Amino acid sequence: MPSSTVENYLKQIYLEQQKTPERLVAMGHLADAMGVTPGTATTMVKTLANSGLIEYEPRMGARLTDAGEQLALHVLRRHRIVELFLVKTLGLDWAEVHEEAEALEHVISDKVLERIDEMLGHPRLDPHGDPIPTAEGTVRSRKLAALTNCEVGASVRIARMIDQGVQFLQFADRSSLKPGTQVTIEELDPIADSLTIRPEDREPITLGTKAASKILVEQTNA
Amino acid sequence: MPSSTVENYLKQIYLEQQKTPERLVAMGHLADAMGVTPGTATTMVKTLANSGLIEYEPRMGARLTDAGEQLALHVLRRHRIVELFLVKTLGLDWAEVHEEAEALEHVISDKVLERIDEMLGHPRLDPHGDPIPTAEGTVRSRKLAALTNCEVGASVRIARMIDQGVQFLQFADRSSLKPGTQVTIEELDPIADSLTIRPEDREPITLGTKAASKILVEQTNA
DNA sequence: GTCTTGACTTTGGCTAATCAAAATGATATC
DNA sequence: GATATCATTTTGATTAGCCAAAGTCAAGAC
Repeated sequence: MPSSTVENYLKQIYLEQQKTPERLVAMGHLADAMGVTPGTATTMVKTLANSGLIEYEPRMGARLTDAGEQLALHVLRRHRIVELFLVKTLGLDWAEVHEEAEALEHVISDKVLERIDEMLGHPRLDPHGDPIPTAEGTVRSRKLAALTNCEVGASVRIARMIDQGVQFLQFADRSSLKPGTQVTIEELDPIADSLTIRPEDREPITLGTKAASKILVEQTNA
Repeated sequence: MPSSTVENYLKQIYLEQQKTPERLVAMGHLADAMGVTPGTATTMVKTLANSGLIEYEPRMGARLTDAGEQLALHVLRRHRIVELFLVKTLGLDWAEVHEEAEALEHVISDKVLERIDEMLGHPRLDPHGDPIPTAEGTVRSRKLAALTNCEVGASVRIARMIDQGVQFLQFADRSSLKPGTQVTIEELDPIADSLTIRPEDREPITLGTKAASKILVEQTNA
């Protein structure tokens, strides 16, 4: 049974890898993400490599092996199901569930997890629109566009929040920008570095492109 | 924030203390209960004493301070609410929830706990009939009799299971001996060291006194 | 009163995870 | 090609918890 620490490293390597699949995960990034010093990350990564969970090329970076990816996906599955449970069943705010799930993901047994999964109706997405890996360790990924890549006049549906910080999510919530919400791209102003969108039946909202790039959407036929 | 280990030691000292309130908790018992060697228990107990959570008299034993008891009660509250949640909301078997709760009790946040508590309607008892301490750290204890102390012919209600081992609970479940069940004491045979009871509307069951002493009941006016 | 016994405590050592700071290596600069 | 820079790795220490085994003590047996 891997320790919580090992699970967290694997999860983090997986997430970094998703961001830049072409590159190995750098020790610096990993150390930052884990909130430890670079030396600590190097040491841990060597241990994980010895366990066959990652491949490590000194001074280059690390990459998950299949075994490591399976473990990472199981952690992620627990994390995301727990998040959804906290929002749907217990009614917590979507901005605060990440922290909670961070702790619970390491202690929830398979049995409890599958009960919750069942109770929630085998969901495919967590509250932020992130895909929930299956118990068998596969992810059904969708091809989504960033809000910044949409054309003016397009009607799209919010699908996934990349920035899951408390601040950002609270802002998004106040602006009704949740996965599922239908929005129209009203205006794109390259000079002002901003983008104006209008959620269904509500006032338009203007965002900087930095924030807008953190919101993924899917094309709709509406 | 106390570690899981510290929480477990405090909880265990509390439980030992409940069994024999007149005596200090012996290191041997504590070590057994915690599944560690005696030397480990001694060392840990000295640490806890330095933190002001217990009083420790070398070669005599240990006792919780008020601060330690508060902590122990909070752990116990989490444990028992989680157990009830697992049974009532997720439908797990009452024989298996102890293990699960053992892990969850250390990572459930106050916020999540209070949501669950609310969802369950602020219960006072867990599935085994153990009292759930309040958030303020008080326990409402009941005066209960062991099944072995009842008179023949008496009608009583099962109130609490002292033995919470998987085997015992599964047996009790098969025999419909759960808290709330009304039973009549049919026969008490000191020679055979046994006791026969009849749950409402069911066949009589004969138990050894050892097992019967692990079941607490309350007098009813029925 | 000495001795044995059994519980308890102490000692020395281990592992996982961490940090600080020194050493190393690759890259970009001139 | 020599050098400055910055990420990375190494080294030496620390902390929490644990074990094994040696040492200590109190109590009852003789």
